[in-house]
Amino acid sequence: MPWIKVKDALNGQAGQSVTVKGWVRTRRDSKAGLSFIALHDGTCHDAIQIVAKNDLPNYVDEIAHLTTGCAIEADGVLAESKGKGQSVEIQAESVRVVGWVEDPDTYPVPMKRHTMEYLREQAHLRVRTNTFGSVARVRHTLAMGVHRFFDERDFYYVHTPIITGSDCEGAGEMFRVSTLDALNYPKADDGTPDYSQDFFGRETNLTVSGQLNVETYCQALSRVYTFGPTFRAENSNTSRHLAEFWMIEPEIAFADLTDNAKLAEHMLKFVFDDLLTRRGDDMAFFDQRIENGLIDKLKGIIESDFRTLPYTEAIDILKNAKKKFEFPVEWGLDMQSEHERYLTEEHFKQPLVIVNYPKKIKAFYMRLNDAGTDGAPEDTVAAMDVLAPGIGEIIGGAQREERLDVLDRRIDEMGLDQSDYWWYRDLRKYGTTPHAGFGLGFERLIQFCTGIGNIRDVIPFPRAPKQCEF
RNA sequence: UCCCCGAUAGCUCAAUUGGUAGAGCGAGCGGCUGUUAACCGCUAGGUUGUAGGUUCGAGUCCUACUCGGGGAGCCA
Repeated sequence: MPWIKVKDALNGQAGQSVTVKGWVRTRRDSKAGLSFIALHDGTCHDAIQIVAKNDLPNYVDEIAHLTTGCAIEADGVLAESKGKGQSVEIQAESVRVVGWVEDPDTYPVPMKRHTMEYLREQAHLRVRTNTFGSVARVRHTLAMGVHRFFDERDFYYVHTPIITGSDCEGAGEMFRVSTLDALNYPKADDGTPDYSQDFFGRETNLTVSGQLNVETYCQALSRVYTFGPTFRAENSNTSRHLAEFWMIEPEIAFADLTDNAKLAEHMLKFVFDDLLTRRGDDMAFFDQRIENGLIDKLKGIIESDFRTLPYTEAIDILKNAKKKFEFPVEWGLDMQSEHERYLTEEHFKQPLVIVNYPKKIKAFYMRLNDAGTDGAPEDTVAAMDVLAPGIGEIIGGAQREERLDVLDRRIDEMGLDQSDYWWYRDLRKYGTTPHAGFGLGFERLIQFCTGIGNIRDVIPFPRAPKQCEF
């Protein structure tokens, strides 16, 4: 009999002979002489019901003892269900037990309600649950949607390095990469480690961003993006931060901040729509069990235009808000979480693109705006943040400074060393173009699309401070 | 890293002014039923996060630590 996936069995024709393979979700017995086995294999949200009668040779010894988590293969005939709750089921002709659950009493994920915190400690088994199976499928679909979106628009996928020379990436605590003996390392004259004797002959770290590298490819291939792991050694302990996360960073040449914001908007709308189309079963589950109104939220974003709001204007709105804020609102200060939440969750109730931030709170590579842009009292740069209700900053990006003299001035102002950026500066010497890009936190995107509150529950094996099990 | 809260059965929680540990779910066995959040009965299951301290006596009070949650900072 042909082995078919559960998703195909659920859509199959009655009378078809099939084999299915997967894991038992539940077993229910009827003393009328049969058992009902709900079987899932990860190919869709729902399980298929297998009806096993007690005249099967291994019914008493094996089938009647199946528990949640057992791996089985079943042959049988697809039939319209005689019971309610499912349209088709499999009338079993044979059920083979492939793998037992050794001790059902201590099986960590039996068929009962569990907290997300508990399941996080069982990360190797949690994907067997409804919720985490759905998260895994949605994560996959969003990743494929991102690739499809860029591929269809002539973007090239660039694999920027994971290991990087240390001084060229700016902000963010980094994880050191070294083969030196931590207990007995060669020392320089001042007692610090002598990295010239290390593997790469210099100090190296895990990347905190692929942006600087991908800009080089942008200046030859026009439209490029990275999609890879990113590492931050910050001691962040929140529901929105990981030490290892995945980031999508497109970079476009001959483009300005407006083009950049449009790209972000089109990309988000594309992947939302793609997700709703391809994973309706899982999204219905999240809508029902995790965040009521989730699907309408995503549809609303797909159908509406993103709101672009200059930083200067945002500050005015916050200053005039009736709401009392814990932190001060002042032009030139970075917006706090409470301010961003007010704007996106209360005032506008939709995703926002905030643009043109004060120069002094943003990175050196962001393009300096003309004086007085948006009526700002001081210099601004062409930066943008996309804020999503419930998540906060989901995208951060900018038009890049393509003028070498201005870039050098910014490097000096920030106390950085031009020589550390020699190849980045070369891009401005040889055929420079206006260009822009952004970084999208992939896990934050998944959080937004599933309603899952903690970022550690949307990545298979979360890495966070004091957390590197599995 | 800072503020607040928490840790008791496999899981979720209860336990009076400090007085000798309980329930539901899950699991096993039995009963009943084309079942599907099943239902009824019985059974098993505990070094109360770790290390100290106070006390005749600590799940309960004190100190430190570890881990988890909510919020903040950093950001994606």
